[in-house]
Amino acid sequence: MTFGKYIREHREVLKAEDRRFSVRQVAQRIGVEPAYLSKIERGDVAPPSEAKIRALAGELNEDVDVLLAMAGKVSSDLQEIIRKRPQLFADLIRQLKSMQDHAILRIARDVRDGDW
Amino acid sequence: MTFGKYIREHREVLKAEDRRFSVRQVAQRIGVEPAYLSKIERGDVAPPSEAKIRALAGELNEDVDVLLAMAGKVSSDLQEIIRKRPQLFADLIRQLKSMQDHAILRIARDVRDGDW
DNA sequence: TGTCATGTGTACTATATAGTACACGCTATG
DNA sequence: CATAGCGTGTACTATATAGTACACATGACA
Repeated sequence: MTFGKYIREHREVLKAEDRRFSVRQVAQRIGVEPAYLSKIERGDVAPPSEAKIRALAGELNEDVDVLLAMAGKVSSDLQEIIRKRPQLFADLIRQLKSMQDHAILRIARDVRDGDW
Repeated sequence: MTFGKYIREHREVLKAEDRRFSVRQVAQRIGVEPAYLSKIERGDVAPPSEAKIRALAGELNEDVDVLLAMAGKVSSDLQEIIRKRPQLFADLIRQLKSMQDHAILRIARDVRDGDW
């Protein structure tokens, strides 16, 4: 699934219930030209900037990190966290590459619960 | 410490022992114009692309992730790992943001040793 | 003392990124 | 049945990124 198709599908679902989710109105709310959003949804141009993707995620009630990933990007706040301690995070992330989801989830949970 | 100054300092150390570490010769080995490397080291232009930074890291025997971080970048292989499972990694990394180094190191070690 | 390598200033350049502006034809509806 | 809103085609544009090309003055050294 491409970024554009995903956005179009999810916007269309909302539009069926509420006509404020037309290309034109969503475009206006996220601060771009309607023609540009149309082209994005059809894959005619590359996905927009992180800022516009964030606005779109808010508008369509989607997960920002997932949308950014589909756009081939990684959230700038995550990049900043990594850049502050590059060796530590680089090592850990490469270790986790081959781990299954549940193991990663468990680590996140243990960290959150203060089991460290 | 900026990217450029760091490179210059470390290259100068090597140059003191081995004149093959002049701006011109290093530039040639990493595949850029000498004037460009000179400008990079003096901060006259932005740091180079990830590919050139990797070549420079190899040449100067420096950690790629550290150099990329100083250049304001995150290794593309790490970005790809995150993009494949954005929610999982985004959550975990944000959890780890406030953790001390030793805790993150310990997680990496436990994962490596298969304690999961 | 000549020449060779060195570092750097100046001027360009190609490509990618991130959009805008406007006009057009369609269609739904009040 | 007019008109308001809709999606989209075409043509531009500004800024950033990632460098190249060449000339010049300097300093080492054989």
